[in-house]
Amino acid sequence: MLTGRQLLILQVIIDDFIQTAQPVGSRVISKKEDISFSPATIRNVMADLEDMGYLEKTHSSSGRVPSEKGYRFYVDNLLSPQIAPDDINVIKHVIQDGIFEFEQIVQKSAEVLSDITNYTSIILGPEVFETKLKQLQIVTLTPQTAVCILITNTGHVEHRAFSIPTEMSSSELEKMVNILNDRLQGVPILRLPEKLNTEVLSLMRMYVNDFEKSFDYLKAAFFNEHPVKLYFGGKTNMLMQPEFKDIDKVRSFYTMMEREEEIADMLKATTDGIKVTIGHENKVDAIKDCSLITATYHLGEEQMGTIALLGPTRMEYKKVITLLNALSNEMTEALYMWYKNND
Amino acid sequence: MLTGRQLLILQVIIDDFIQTAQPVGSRVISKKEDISFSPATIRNVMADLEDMGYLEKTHSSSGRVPSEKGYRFYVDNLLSPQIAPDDINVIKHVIQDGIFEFEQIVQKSAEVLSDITNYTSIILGPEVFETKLKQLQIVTLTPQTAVCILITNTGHVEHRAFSIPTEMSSSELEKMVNILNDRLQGVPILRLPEKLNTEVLSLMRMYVNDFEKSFDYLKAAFFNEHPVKLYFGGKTNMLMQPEFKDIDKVRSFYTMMEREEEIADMLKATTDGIKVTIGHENKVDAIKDCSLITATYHLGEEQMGTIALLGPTRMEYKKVITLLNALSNEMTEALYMWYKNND
DNA sequence: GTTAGCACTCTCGTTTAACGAGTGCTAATT
DNA sequence: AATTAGCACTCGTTAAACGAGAGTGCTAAC
Repeated sequence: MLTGRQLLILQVIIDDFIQTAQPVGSRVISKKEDISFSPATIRNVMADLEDMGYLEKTHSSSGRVPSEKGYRFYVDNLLSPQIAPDDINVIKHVIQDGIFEFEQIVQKSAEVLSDITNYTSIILGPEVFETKLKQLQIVTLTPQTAVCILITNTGHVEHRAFSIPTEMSSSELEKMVNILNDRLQGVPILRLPEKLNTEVLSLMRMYVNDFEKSFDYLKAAFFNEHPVKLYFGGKTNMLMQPEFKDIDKVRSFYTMMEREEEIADMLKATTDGIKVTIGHENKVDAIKDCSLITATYHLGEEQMGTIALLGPTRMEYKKVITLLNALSNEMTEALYMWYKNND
Repeated sequence: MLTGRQLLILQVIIDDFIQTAQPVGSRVISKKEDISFSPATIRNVMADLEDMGYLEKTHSSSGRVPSEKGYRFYVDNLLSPQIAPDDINVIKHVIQDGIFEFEQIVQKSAEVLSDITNYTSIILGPEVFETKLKQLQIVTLTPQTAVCILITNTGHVEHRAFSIPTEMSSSELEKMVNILNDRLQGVPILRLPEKLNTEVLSLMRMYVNDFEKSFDYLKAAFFNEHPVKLYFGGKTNMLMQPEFKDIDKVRSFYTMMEREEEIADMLKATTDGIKVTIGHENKVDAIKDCSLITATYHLGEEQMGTIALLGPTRMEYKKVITLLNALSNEMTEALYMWYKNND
């Protein structure tokens, strides 16, 4: 257990380091407003904190730097949740300002988030799977090719072109679309393949001649790959951080940022609420000296997606957590508004 | 005018430097297979080439490095166009391998191009304006909101959600869509706004009650912003180039890469055929030590888009030019196939 | 318990020296 | 007359040496 003085000094050190990125020495601390001890006293305290593992030295006679354990303690115990500042109004404004598509909201949110914080933001888009099919349309481009369009109740549109088997007439095609719409409207996207195989398959076999080949095309076109959508903001912000001054780190960081599946998996694994993952707590090597802060957004009880901020371990945790909290709420609300309208 | 020997040595120097990224000295050259002069002779020639501005020294007693003028001469006169290697088969394969959407072809091309070359590729998507409207659909999500979907003859799909004026009934909406489709099918996207204002406006006023407000919505939804699409490949490849070892260059480079309009303008300005822009020939500051190689792809006589490769001035011009040539042809052909089918 | 004082440690920037790669010039060679 | 060998010279790179500065840990005094 830490004494009050230890807590105070730990907090001051971390706050200072977060701002300056420089090891902080006893002299600097003694000059702070709310500190009334001499440098020597502070040195003693710092030595204790180091023994306990909350602080580190970069070399034997340098100032102290927070260890990961220190950061962990800091976010767990030393963060007085503060009422968020103007930034939250900015967020509100962006989210509600005459945007009609959820995708746009998400993209804008990612941008705003990175602009405000100067870190890199990643948002895991709302799971398409959870949304329901509103309508399915096939538009023929030529006798051989057509584009299939799938509209969800959220206003999301997916499309894929495919080629029509030569044996199939256009009336046949139309019949097929009708059956599909009749049977599949309102079905969650996630269930589509299953539903397609059970109910619809037999029906089609009955009414549509030679449907099988085009059916395959359709299935291949839509259900093979359903990549989760990631929205990024401020990808270059990391370059501005002093901890990324050497090129090798930059390389490995950006190489990682291109492995979207990996990132998506990481974000999917997040549980409810705000979660802070510091340094080596991260499983991914390339961000072992970064912190990842995630929050989720919801529809009702159900978790729909994840918002994340990625920065150096020396992050402005207080600001960022408040902000993420706010954004999470705003997005949840925006999502709710959507679904209220679009059942 | 350069003598044969000067030509030979200039070529060898540039070739070597392109490979090693190190200033090349007289000794190294004398060791090359097709060189039969002593280092001293070569030094004399190099001094001449330097006087003429084709070579530079990084400092007074270093080996020589090609100047921009040197590179310019190299690409203009020293590049024996060579038959392309296996890479071209890779390209062919990627482009023709069961892809049905032109966008996909473009995206894949960008990726392949950067993978093969280890540079950054940028492709300016086919101008949406040139394509024609195939069909227009409006799907209502709720009584208040709908999503408008626009399908072009190329299989390209655009969509935008908008809100329905409360006064408008669904039958009214349907009537509107019918009129729009009736009048606008086959019209080039570029002409839509104009056509909308002339022919369709009066017609709508006649048949649809209270159409004006939703008309505004529609127009706003579709025709405000029509950003040109850029496709990137290998954005991180630049980090691997030794000339990008200092972080400031990296910063300014990636900051530039985010200004998509600027890049688009740059690529739009390209004329027909392959064009090489070396170093300071580039207007954009952040790539004053890069070379940009562009090629165009076509539909019939008409230029549709631009393929570009961005790398350090020390680029493998020969390989890259051959490759870009091939890709340009492949894309033109693919585009032609598209349009042949999708008039 | 706190603090002043001091010796000690380590980094950082500067200086110095040695080394090596490469040049330019001159004189000898072909 | 062209080519080349030889040599002095230049400059970047690396390593070692050094002083200054920041900060610590410890001891002794308050």
